[in-house]
Amino acid sequence: MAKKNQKIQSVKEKSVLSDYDFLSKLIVGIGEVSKITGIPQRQLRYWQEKGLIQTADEAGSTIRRFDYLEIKKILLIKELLEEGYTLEAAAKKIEKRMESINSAFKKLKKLS
DNA sequence: ATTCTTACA
DNA sequence: TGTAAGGA
Repeated sequence: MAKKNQKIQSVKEKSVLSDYDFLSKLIVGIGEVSKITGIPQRQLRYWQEKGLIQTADEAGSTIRRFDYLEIKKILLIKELLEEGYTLEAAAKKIEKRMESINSAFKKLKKLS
């Protein structure tokens, strides 16, 4: 019985670790992002041109790739737009939010 | 199969 | 903004 619990515990730990792993390595194309966020590709490209969202620029490729943080940003911007915000206003608000979140996690990262 | 740019409705 | 054309 003790052995069984041990096994369950290790599975739990692994799933937590791979969860983090998954999110930090997740990088998807514009098609997927569009599909999961509901934002048309046309608009995602437009936002990116305006510099409101970033793309993982891999050397020598014109193809846009979005990581976990950008997808999160996109979702946040989408919500604000639905609440009546201007694209610019939404972007500014998100920018500040991301800044404070990132600085908070940098502090935590130093402790590990 | 996917994404990219350009351009016109 | 949506969509179609034409190339990578």
